[in-house]
Amino acid sequence: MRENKSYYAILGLLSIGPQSGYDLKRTIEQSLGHFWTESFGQIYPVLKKLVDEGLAAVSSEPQTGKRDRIAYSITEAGREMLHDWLLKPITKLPPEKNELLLKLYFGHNLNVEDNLRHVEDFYAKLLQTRDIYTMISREAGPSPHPHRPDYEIMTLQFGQKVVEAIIEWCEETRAELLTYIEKD
Amino acid sequence: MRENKSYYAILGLLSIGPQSGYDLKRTIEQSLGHFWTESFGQIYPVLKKLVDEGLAAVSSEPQTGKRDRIAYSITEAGREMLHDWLLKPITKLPPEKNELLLKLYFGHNLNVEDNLRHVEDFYAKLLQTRDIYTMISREAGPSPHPHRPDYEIMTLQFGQKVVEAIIEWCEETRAELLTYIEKD
DNA sequence: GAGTACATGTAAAACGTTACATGATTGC
DNA sequence: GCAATCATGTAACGTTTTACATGTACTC
Repeated sequence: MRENKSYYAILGLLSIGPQSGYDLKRTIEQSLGHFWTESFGQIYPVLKKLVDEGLAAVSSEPQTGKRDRIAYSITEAGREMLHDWLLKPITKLPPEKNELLLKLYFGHNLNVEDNLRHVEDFYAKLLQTRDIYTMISREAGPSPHPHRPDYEIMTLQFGQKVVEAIIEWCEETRAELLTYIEKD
Repeated sequence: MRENKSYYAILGLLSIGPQSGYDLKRTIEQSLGHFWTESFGQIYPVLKKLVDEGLAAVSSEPQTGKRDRIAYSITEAGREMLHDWLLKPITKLPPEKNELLLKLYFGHNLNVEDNLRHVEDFYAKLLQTRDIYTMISREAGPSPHPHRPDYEIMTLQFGQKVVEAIIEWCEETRAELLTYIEKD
């Protein structure tokens, strides 16, 4: 069983429907974006290997007047490998490298105002992220399969929960830092 | 200005006090652990380069009967570089690759029970993490500098907020998945 | 016709983990 | 004496990003 999870991310998307490499990049940004990324430098080599190993198949539909539309689709063997991986327990918690916390931890090297600025910048980005989540959840209509769990919404709710928590942390930390800033 | 943040993580720790490479590894695990990691394969080469560039200095204090104690300490040039980086705005939000969400997103390929199991496994790990945080925050005495912000506590609180949020998400997601499991 | 977005791909560099090698010291 | 831990370091491997190269199609 392959270790590199890029294979499963791509197989998983192909399990929903055929796509080109270019499509995959955008799909990943739009639907897995808040918990996964892949670059072209990964996508294309992975697609090639998937085809070599019979886990995906490539088909080019002729278009009228346009360049052929290339689409990769998952094979039965691909579905099987995806299924096996999905069943396997999760190996490790995410590495969680957080640049803000790294800077803040060493905050004693700066004055309070500069640390506060970092927190506020971060806060502003989080508010944007929250808005994006809100828009996505509004756009998402009712579940296409009402009798099945809506897994996509669940991953979105994860992002929303975490963002709300960090927003709260920013607000509390900001208030705490403000008490250390000299009033004139 | 160097891009690789390992340099700043190590410089930052050296700004608190001199340490050996081995010490650094443990310090990182213990104090930056919930938002940062470094392996020996990074620490030792970075230390070497820091010394080459005059950003850190190495000193070996002779020990009675023991092997010399090697300690790296930050230089003035090192402090300056650390300071410059600390002032710089944070470039990007963490990449956040989350294996659980990746699996869950493709949950339609599994039955509900198997997805539930993943959530429950994750939940169990989170409860452990929460306990660890609780212990750390109990062990941490009052701030050594009551007139300065306690940045260490702030990073810990970040971790606690996030863990609480994800615990809640697990509980809600679990409940939701249970409604889709056939009762016999 | 010029510029932008579409589309595919490769190469190099950077980043990061793991495994290994080596040897000293401590505790049983 | 043996095992565990301390301590340092390197090499190999795998992952990931970035930059580049190439060409097509659409839109102003």
